[in-house]
Amino acid sequence: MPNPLIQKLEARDTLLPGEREALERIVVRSRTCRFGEIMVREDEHLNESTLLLQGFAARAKTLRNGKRQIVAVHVTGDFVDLHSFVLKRIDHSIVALTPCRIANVAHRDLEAITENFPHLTRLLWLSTVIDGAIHRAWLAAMGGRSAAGQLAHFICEMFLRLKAIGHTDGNSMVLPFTQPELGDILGLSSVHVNRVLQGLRSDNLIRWQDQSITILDWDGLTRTAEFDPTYLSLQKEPR
Amino acid sequence: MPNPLIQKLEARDTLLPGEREALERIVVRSRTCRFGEIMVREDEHLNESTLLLQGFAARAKTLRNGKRQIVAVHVTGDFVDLHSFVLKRIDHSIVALTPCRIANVAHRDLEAITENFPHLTRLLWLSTVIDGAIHRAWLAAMGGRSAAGQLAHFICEMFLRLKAIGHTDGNSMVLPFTQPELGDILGLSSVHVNRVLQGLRSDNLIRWQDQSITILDWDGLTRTAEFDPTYLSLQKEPR
DNA sequence: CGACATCTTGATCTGGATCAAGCCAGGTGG
DNA sequence: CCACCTGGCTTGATCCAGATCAAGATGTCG
Repeated sequence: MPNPLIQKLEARDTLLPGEREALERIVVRSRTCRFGEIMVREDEHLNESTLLLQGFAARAKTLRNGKRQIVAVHVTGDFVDLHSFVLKRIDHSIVALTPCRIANVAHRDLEAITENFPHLTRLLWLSTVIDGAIHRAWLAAMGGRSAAGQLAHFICEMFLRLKAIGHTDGNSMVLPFTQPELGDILGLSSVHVNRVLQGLRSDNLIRWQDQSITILDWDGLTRTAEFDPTYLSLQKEPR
Repeated sequence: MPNPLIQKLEARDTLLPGEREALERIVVRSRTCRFGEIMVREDEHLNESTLLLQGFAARAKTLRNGKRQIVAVHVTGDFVDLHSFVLKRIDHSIVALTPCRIANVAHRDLEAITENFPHLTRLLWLSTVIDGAIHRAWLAAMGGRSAAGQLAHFICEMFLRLKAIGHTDGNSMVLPFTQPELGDILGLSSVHVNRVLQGLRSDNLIRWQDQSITILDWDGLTRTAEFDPTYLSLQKEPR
């Protein structure tokens, strides 16, 4: 089966000879995990990183009052905790939002890449930096936008990210999130998520039934979201 | 004068022979910029990164309604837009919150570091990843905490970051931010920042006069902030 | 079949926004 | 030197987006 990470990096720059093989070499053991399973626990000292081969996962922080804040959502091909390679200790846990297939990559092997493949190193670095850009987009959404704008922004983002890995079907995509989960992502209550969602539906911007979302009016949606896709770096550049 | 970046990296891992010199070699031209000056403009295509030698700077996004959201605050020694090295195009502008002294580092020179100094490359990578950890802490603060908790969290963070570079004096630090600026950082109105600040003062957690903040009760402050400093990675580790 | 979780709707409450005004300090120009 | 202006700080009054509480409807699974 193709390595979705390669596809993701190739979308940002062309891989040099040997880099593809180097990536394939380090992805060895893979395993599945169940919905809700915590793949990586907060504050653990890590010596491997997790590559998401299939499914949806989230990085979550839990507050003392029991509230859970999801700080990142990951899709097929994402290196969920590549940052732990240099961080060693992670500031959040990683939880499966659907059943997932994952591979563990030893930090020792990543270190070898930094020793031997500088260009590939820059591309891996890039993917952690894109995660940062997404964090910033969420910060701007939470700090400055209405709940509707925030939700619309999240939908736009997920659509482009899923499209980039070929997981969209025309204007539709599968987003397997419950409304309470959306609340944890957006920092809203599930009740309010429900009402805001109904607003987007009655404005004929989206259809959302079961877990299938259809975007009926991309322009309208991006307008209410104030969405500018530049931060996702979906362009090839020499890096 | 000492290079504050070296001090910052040394706090996270020990530099190998030659790395310090390599860093000093790439920091050549430096210049000052005025308060409010925009050092780097959003969406520009960049071929150099900005090292903050002195002063405070912010990364800011502006929304259509004119609201400004500050998504990161930087202090002396921070590589304000190191991420532009792999990103090439930046999703926010960078503005001086005080008069600053900055140095521009050519991406060509950074590329040379990734070719010749893998360990140093990992440390530079690390600093962009720590920026990401700070973004996540802010996300959790905005999504899950009250305004008072959020402000307390920001104060705790700034105190430790300034302490790490020797810019604190006992329990005091200079934070040259106006209340409207704090509003832009926290996603609150300046009026509300004022009231929340008064709350922290009347709880005897901090004193804040002019731009000098004294922390009167660190335990109490971290408790209202739910502050856990792990995310700042202020520990030496082999990376 | 019961148990459980999600979605939905309504009623009420509240944290923080907005609007408005007064106060003070520093900076400018006459 | 004063008159003025500007921007930040502070306080009060009002408003509203979103939280919370509560309950019913629907659906799924063992």
